[in-house]
Amino acid sequence: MGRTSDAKERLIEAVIELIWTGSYGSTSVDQICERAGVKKGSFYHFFESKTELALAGIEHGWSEHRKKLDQVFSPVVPPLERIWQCFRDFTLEQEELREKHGRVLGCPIHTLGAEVSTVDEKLRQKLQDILSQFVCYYESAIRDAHAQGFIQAPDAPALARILFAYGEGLLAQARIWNDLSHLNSMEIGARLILGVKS
Amino acid sequence: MGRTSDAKERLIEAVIELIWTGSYGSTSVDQICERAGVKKGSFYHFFESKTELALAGIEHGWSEHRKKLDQVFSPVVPPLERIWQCFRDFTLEQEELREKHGRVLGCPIHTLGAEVSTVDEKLRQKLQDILSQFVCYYESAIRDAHAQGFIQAPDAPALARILFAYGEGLLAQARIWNDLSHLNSMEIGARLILGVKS
DNA sequence: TCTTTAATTAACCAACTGGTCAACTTTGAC
DNA sequence: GTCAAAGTTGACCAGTTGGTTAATTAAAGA
Repeated sequence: MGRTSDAKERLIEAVIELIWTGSYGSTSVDQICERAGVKKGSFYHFFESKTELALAGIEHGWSEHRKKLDQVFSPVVPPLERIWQCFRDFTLEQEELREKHGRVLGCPIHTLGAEVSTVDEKLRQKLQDILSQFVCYYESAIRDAHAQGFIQAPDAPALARILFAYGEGLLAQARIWNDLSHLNSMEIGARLILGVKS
Repeated sequence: MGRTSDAKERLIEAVIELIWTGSYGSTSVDQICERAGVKKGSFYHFFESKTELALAGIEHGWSEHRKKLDQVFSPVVPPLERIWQCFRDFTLEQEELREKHGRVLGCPIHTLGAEVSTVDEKLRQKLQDILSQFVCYYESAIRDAHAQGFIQAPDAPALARILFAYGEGLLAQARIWNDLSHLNSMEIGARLILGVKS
């Protein structure tokens, strides 16, 4: 009952894009509204604050991305293959984004996390939570690879964090250098970390 | 000739601290001035803009840090030992910062780079330049370690970038989680990347 | 001592910040 | 057709943003 609208969805899409292509601090409510084609009054009809919209945007983006990850990290796929495919997908996505925005953007969660973690505790908490979930994918793949004798990794959680740090580090490098070629060594480095022969 | 002052230095110190403990976007000129005990008019007497002050602050911080790095990466020191010592110093510095500010802060250059590289090209360029210089330290240590038979690393620049991505990734992780224990695996991961037995 | 040069200051600016509000319009359900 | 719930709108707010200016003050060098 009552009027319907997709303004909420438009705001969520707009905030993700603006933060990703810029930063949290450089993204204003007015900008978000303009991009979404929504008046500010409507913004505050749907969201309590800028932080709250960012939270919703992050959550939405992650729940979309999880679908892909669940496929890539399907237990049916050989464990190391899951990781290589994940990296290929990262690279592919970054190429598409670069095509679209004329710039290398990197990982939105990690970039945003580094920016706001000292500034907005609520956002920090959410981003840490999502990144922790992401590490789980690595972790189970590593555990499976160990169990199936592909690698020697008795401490899967620790190795997963190392792999995660490396991957996010490379994505940040690509963003800062604005150069996709930095992602070429993704698998090479991961093989070193996991102790797999190239 | 003319009046003298250390206001410029105070501004430079203030901007580094504020960006490090917060972010570029969350740091205002008024805030910087207050912290430095300098009126805004004086700010713009010494610096053309907020960007220009940030540039000066970054440059100053880096030239200070380089002194330590030059000692740690002295060719006299065994090559792998340079890297382990560098990591120990990172951890030590982060512990001190945490003591002082009640929070894990991570690497200011990398954090700032991720934030502003899509927003301020001049800053991005500078940060990329500094980070490139930093990679040189890893690179020469790796080259030496290879030459002296400690590791097998025919492509030193590539391996240096991988090691760098990992290190910065871990520091970012520590900042986002606000947890220094993430740095414990620094050397472990680096040994895997470099192919050195633990 | 006097001049030149550099630093300080407070008042000021327009644009923008995140956020509010009351009046108004549209809609689905009965 | 009515009516209440939900969405829209534009005007409005106080505070802050990065930045400017002209007058003032201090000091180093001659």
